[in-house]
Amino acid sequence: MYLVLATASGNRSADAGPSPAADLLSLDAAGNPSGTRLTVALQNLPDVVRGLEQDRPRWVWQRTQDWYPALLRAGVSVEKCHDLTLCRNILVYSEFTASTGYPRANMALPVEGASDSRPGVPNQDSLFDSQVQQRGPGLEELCADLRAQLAAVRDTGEQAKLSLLLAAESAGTLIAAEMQHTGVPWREDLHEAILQTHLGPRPEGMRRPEQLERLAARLRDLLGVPGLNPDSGQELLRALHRSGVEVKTTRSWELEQLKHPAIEPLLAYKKLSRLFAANGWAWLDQWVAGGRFRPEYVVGGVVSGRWASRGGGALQIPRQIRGAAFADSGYKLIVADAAQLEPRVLAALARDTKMAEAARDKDLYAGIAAQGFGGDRAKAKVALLGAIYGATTGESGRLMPQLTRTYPQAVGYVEDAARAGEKGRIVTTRLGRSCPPPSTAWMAAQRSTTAEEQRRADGAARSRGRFTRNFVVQGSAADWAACWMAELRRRLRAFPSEVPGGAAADGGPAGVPEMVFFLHDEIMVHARDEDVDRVCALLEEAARAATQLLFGQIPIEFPVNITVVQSYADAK
DNA sequence: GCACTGAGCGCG
DNA sequence: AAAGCGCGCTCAGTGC
Repeated sequence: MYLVLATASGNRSADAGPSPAADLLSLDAAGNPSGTRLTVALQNLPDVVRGLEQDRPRWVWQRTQDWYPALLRAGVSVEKCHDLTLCRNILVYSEFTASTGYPRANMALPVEGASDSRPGVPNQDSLFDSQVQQRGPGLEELCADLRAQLAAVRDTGEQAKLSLLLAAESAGTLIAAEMQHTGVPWREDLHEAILQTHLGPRPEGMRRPEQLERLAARLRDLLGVPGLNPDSGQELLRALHRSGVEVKTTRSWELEQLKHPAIEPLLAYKKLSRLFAANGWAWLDQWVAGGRFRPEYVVGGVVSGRWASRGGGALQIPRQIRGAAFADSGYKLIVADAAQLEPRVLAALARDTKMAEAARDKDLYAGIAAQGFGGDRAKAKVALLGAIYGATTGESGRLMPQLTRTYPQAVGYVEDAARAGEKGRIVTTRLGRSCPPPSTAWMAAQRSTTAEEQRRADGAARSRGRFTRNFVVQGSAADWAACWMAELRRRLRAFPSEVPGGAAADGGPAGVPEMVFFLHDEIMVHARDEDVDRVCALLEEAARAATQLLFGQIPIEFPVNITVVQSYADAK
């Protein structure tokens, strides 16, 4: 059963009435009304939702981000939902729905990307965002959209995959909101200790920290430029050239190749200034509060289906400061990552039995090395990643023929994706997420007449080929990860009932294992010491379930590496 | 003063 | 050794 939740029609104008409200309507599996319309004052909504949740409906709303954060703040969680905006974006582009009327009918509608629609900071003054109260579409509109989406899924030959994708992605939006609500346990004191060790004490005002200032002074001295600002690439490049250091850029890896007294302090400066600017005291002030780091995750923020994040650089937490992510007393951080997810996904997609054999082992690269690279694991890894990314030069490019001989199926799969992309065609992930079509400018350029234009168009075609080549693998890996998370969430929600006294005495969720972080192929759970073993088992169970959902019975393992730690720095 | 781009570097 | 994919963030530099 579906329960559609919309802004009440009475308060969608700019001059919203004094009592903002929401409309509710239940629909049957086909999307037809199966109950009476209900209007609820927003202040009562959490209680109403909690009550209706007993029937285990699938909540349907314009965007999970519109409603769910406030419900979570009010202590209410839901089991499942359908995020209309996210699902519409998938269905509009999916190759599976191309033969239905859905893309054409919905393409023209303003497709609100998950990334452009709302400010990053929720309105804390009221329970729900004022946007929801005043500008949300009405119930009829949402019901019509849901019916159209259900029909589009039904009209394809791939109903099972597509409905799984929509359910998993929608579950992802719930998880994202829940993880933002919970936050990563973050010890400010440990973070500050790391900063102190590397940079010195917190500087006053806008000044550089002690250690950065010392390195800057040394650089000015060594390069003979008294006023040098090492943060300026242009100044730095000029100064290096004057000192006889012939570099094209100031990239660290290029500088590392050279011998000059200034190189070592310069590399040190770059490393430290990065720490200071990106994850220093200002970051701590802005993003960590009450012992939790709460970034915003953007589900569907990447075309391939990966998550993006907004604020705090959640998906780029440098190893340097991971020591500050630290479990509460009596708890552990359970960090699980899917081992070599993308190569395994490729083997499964391509049904490459030879590669599947190599993937029998927990270390896939070692298996590949044994089969075709004389046991050289490093070579095997470079070759396989090169195939997935489309490397043409360097060692990786040179190893391609060797890889192709051993795994014609797998290499053929990504080659086909690349050729399709070069021709301007669409490619699709396992569950039916398709890549965006090329722009009209790209298409026009492919018909260029002059030699110079044609050369550029060929370059653009190869570039798109690398994109589509990678898309099928990265995107299918994202499909797998979405299912993994959704399966884990379902199991974790059942957790308290399995463990006597699992819920806190006050009835709140304290003590229950919580997902607190997700990074493409890695999940972090914060759990009490006594729950660790059970959670580890659930992580592996969920991974097996995800594999079954995507590929059915297949002789390829998707092993999960799990480490149980106090500190994130100790994972891996 | 504000918006934007490119360089550079963090993550997978 | 550091290219081949996908991102976000900060700073310098530029243009209005």
